[in-house]
Amino acid sequence: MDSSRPRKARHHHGNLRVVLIQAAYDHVREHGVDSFSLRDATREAGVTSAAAYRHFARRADLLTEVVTRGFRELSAQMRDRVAETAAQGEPAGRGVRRVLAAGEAYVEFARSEPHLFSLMFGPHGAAGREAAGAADDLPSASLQLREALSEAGAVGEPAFLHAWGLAHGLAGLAAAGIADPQQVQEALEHFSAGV
Amino acid sequence: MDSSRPRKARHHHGNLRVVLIQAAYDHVREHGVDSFSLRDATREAGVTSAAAYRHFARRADLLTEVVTRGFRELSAQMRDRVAETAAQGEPAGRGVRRVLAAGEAYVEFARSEPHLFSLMFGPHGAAGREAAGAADDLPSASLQLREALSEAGAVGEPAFLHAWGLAHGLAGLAAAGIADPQQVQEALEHFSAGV
DNA sequence: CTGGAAAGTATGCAATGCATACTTGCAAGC
DNA sequence: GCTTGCAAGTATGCATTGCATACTTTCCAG
Repeated sequence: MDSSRPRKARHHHGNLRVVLIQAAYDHVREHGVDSFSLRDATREAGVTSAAAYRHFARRADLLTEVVTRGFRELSAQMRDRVAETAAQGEPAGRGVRRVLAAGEAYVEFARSEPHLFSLMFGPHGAAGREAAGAADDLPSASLQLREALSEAGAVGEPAFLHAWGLAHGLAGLAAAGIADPQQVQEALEHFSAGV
Repeated sequence: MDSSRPRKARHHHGNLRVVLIQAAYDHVREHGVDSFSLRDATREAGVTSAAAYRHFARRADLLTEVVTRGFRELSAQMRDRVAETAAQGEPAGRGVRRVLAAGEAYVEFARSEPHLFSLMFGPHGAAGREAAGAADDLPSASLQLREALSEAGAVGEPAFLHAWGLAHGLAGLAAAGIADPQQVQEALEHFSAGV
């Protein structure tokens, strides 16, 4: 009887690495980095805290993975949002609308995931950004903006950084609760009117 | 002899509150918040760790004070920088130059104090921003921008938030090491050319 | 079948934030 | 000039955390 032993705690979890990343990602999204603890995460996964160190040398390395995932998510959301508006509208203003769409997606990501956003661009995020850069996730995010801008006819680094800086800044102010969505939207439109 | 007893550890420090704030401020500037510990700070001040709790209910409350100080410093630097360029140049472009000056000061602050900057606008900083707002420090910082903009002829919330968002975003990108000073400067000029 | 590496466990250490109970000394009132 | 009350310290302890080291179990390759 009981040929399969589902209740018997297996010594080999077999999936711990991805489970821990998922747990960290979820916790950061909901409560921020600071309160995330390896011990809690491993406890919830049903293993000892030391088991985590078979997969990550330090706590920070696990968080690096979270940051990378965050960038993947951000670029995906920008891509989707830009794609939505790519086919709409008259050809004339199409580029501007794409710029606006990319900026809106960027800001909206920051507002809906303030903890994740501040981890991604905070001091902790440095290693994660490098990893995301190597994996084409961060470039992919900024590429959405760059392509939209060039379609709108605005080319060159200054114009690009102007747009990125604005999106990033409004995102930060929105995530911090300093600016409200309405104001941010108006500021974005004020910008894209000049593109 | 030895009527004054400078070597005898006085039970009443008498100055602990400001000493702790200073220590926290310095540590954050140099090494960031995460590695700041109350125990270290009190040890360095020559008192027991529990003594800190006579002045701050929680560690976070001490950090709130640091954030407030940060905003005071930021607004002072912006004010100075704007004042420098206020009298120069021809009347025609004076307003634009002030906008540029305010933006530059903002970005430069973030670059020279990345840890402090990210504390000020990070999740930790929320309480500190409220305190700074109540003490007129945060409003004073944003006021520099607002006045410069109105002198340049750009009025209205969208224009203001456009400028603030851009300054804030470039500051964040610069502090994170994503954009370099040269690029940031060009982006700022690209913006002020359109004001 | 078997041996060795991969993935876990057990245990311990130093540091931290914070709580509680006791002590010291400055300053205000008589 | 006492004394006495209260603010500002001390002493001590607890739970939690990240991380280290040494041992054990399971899987899988030969």
